[in-house]
Amino acid sequence: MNMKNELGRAVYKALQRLDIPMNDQAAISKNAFKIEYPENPEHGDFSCNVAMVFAKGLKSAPKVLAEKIVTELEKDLTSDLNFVESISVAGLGFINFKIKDRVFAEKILEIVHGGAEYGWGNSGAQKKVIVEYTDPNIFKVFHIGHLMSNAIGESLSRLIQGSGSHVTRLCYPSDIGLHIAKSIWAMKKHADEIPADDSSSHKKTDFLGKMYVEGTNSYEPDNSGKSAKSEIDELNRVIYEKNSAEVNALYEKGRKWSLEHFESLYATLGTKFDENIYESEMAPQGLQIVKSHIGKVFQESEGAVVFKGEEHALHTRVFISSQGLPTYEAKELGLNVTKFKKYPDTNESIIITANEQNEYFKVVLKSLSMIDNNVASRTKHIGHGMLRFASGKMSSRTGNVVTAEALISDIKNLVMEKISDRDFSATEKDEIAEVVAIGAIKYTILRQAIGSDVIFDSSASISFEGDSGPYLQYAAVRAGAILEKVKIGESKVKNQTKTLPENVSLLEKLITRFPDLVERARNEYAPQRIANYLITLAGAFNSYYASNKIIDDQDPLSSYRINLTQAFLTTMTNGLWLLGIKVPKKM
RNA sequence: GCCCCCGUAGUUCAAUGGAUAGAACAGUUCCGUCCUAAGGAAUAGAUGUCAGUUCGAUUCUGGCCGGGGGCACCA
Repeated sequence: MNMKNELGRAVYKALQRLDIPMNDQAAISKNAFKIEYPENPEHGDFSCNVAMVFAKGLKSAPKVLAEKIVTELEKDLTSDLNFVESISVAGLGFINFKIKDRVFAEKILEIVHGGAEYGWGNSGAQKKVIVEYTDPNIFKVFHIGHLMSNAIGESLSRLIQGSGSHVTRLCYPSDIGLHIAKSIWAMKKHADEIPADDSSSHKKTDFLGKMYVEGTNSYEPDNSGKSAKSEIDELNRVIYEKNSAEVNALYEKGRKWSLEHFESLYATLGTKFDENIYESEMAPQGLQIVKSHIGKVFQESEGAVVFKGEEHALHTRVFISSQGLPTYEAKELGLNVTKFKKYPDTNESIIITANEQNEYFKVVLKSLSMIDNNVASRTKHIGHGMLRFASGKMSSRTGNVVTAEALISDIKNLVMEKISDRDFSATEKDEIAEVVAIGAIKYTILRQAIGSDVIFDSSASISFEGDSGPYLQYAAVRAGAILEKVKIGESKVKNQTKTLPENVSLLEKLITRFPDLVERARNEYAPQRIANYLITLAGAFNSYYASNKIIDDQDPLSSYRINLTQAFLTTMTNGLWLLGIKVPKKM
């Protein structure tokens, strides 16, 4: 039973019985009135604004109308609304519902009985969704921007799975373009310094990173005005045409190193892509799509093929360069059409990138809508903010870049320090530190709305207290430790007859809201809703823990409290899973 | 110049057109015989500005001020 839906239905029926004219059909169908969770617990467990919405049309005072509706609703207290304790009118005309405490307590037992699947819905059942995210560039470092895209994309994927849909995770690595020519140009210059294939991953990616920076610097004129621009541009063509064995070998080497490095990072971060689609593979198709729509969608201009965005209140972008090469825009078209060819029954295709590409995507998707509206109308771009430090925007071009690896290792060291005096083995410490570090980083990214920048404080450290990932993990570990104790110790307490409490706390109420929240977070593409909820939930549990002894042979309520602890742990574990955060065994 | 996004406690972030705008950090206090103190309890502190729409605006509209991003062959 979903209490929120039941209440909505009851209010709707009451309106009908009262013969309240609902002539504004549009408003009704769009849920003109809402059943909400009031922020202030004194306002009950649910509230409804229906009287305020309809008062004006009926030329009645909201409070008077509210009283009428309440009188009508009270007739249901012994039938449909038998889970409701009382209904009252408050404030300007809100109708507040107080639910019987016993109902919450019983729900907790139901949740425990239901097992580990608590929270997953089926509103998205039968739907197939593609999520594309992370999109790193081979030969370039995997930086914290990619980490951000990964954290957000993974969490959205899980939210969509949590609503019952099938998700395909796609990654679109860039494996072609000027950035690679720059790197290979420098590699040729430093041929004798190239690490062996069996060197450490760190050594190889470090080398590639340096080559990219050197190539980029050499591309720009130095003090005397000289640059390697023409050499690198020529090399770019050679790479594209694949007609030099030497260059091909360097390309394949760097590509392999990069992709191996990415795979190991995905494993650490907890992402498993179903497929990589490479940018180079999209070039022929992109080119073909654009060429076949010249005159209709695109037009030639200054030797290039462009889309005139101004006609659609956007800006103009080049899709085929004057050299006849497809730009990123053309390849993007190829990619999105390819997605629907490979996964034909897709209902929704989501692309996660940094928000500096927001305008770019508007142009590309507009042109796509004129080519294949079936694809375009199901494709959605979501732009995320940048990860910023006090020093400003990071750049992989100048080498002033924070790699994902470096950030993870820095945070991991902080955790190591914190647990140095704990009685864990070295292996355990390492595992814990990694899980906690990833949790801290992901939480920092996911706690706020997706579009805006995430600011790391100047000391580049992450707090492990309060509003943080480790705070959530700690609450879960604590609950787990208690349940472990019950299992190890005598099961006397567990087997006692089930006595339910007279009054329930905020903890029970929050736990029962979880499925509703998952659905909402999914519909709004808003992982921060989950993050926010979990902080409140953890606080409620910690508070409960501080004022109640859970395992107590003498207390008949102990059995209930253990069940409550289990329900909390399931909810917290599943909530953290939605954020892509694991719960360590100890910490 | 044109287009897009954003201005909320000292700081970093929340808030479904709704009731007394929530947290956390930093500040000031308190809690250690008791299941993990990475914890709990208390306290103080905010909607850039001027209009408009609305029964009701942090939320919607417009102006101003301030910040960020984008705008032709990079990805």
